[in-house]
Amino acid sequence: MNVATFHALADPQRLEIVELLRLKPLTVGEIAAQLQLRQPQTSKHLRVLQSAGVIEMQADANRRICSLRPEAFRALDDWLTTFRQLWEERFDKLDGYLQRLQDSAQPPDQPPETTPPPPPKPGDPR
Amino acid sequence: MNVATFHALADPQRLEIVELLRLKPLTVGEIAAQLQLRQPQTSKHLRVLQSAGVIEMQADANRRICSLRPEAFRALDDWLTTFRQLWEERFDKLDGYLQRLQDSAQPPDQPPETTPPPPPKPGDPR
DNA sequence: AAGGCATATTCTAAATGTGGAATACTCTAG
DNA sequence: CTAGAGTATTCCACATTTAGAATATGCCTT
Repeated sequence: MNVATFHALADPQRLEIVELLRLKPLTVGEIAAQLQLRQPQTSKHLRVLQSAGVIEMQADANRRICSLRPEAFRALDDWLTTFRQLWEERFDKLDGYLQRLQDSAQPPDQPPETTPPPPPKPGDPR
Repeated sequence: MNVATFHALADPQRLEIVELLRLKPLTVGEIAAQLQLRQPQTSKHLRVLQSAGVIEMQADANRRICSLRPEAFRALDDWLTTFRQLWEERFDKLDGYLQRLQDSAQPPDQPPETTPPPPPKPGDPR
């Protein structure tokens, strides 16, 4: 996962910009107006978001239309997936269970069993 | 979505810590050793992660066992969900979610300036 | 070409974040 | 109580970031 993505989103105003663009693409001026930001500041924030690959800007005459880049959010989602077992362990196992069930049309010999043995004590010398 | 979460993850070493803890909870010293960090620096990074709610620390004698907080990642996932339409075709259950989100995302504390997205009106008196 | 609009860049000062080193705190063992 | 391990805090120097103001650049219309 790219740190730049998190850094780009780690600013209140940039986060607002992103959430605003979720609705639809906007020009720099529209973003500045909606969020009550000054134009130069808005441009700077957009540059950071663009460098991080969070948004892209398409030229239209003398304006720039800003829109979100799906890739950035997909990457975030993929990264999050590697943590998903933190809160979906049961579903994860169940999912695998159902997957194999569908695949072979035969229940595996090991039912979905929650196996959460507490962290083993790191030994106790002496 | 909380900016603090993004800020906490917007540092290379903190991101490494988080990805390390994905495997299993570790003590401060173990984290420092694995990532070749100095202990004070590690403590500082952990404090940021804890303040952001990304990790939690459980006291065990004079050591602290650090582990990821599922809530933080679930919140991230929920937030990401509001962008999921960017790259997914189907909006099954997502549809209602987005609807309510848009509905409550704009509190009526704005004067008659709430002109969201309609096309630019050609006629503009004054 | 001139004027006007939309956007980008530069400069500066203030604020914030980071690593290093030294040190303080806390718990356990004896 | 003393020693030591594990962790937290403080102070300082340095780099990065940010807002603001002024200004520059690019594009369209007349």
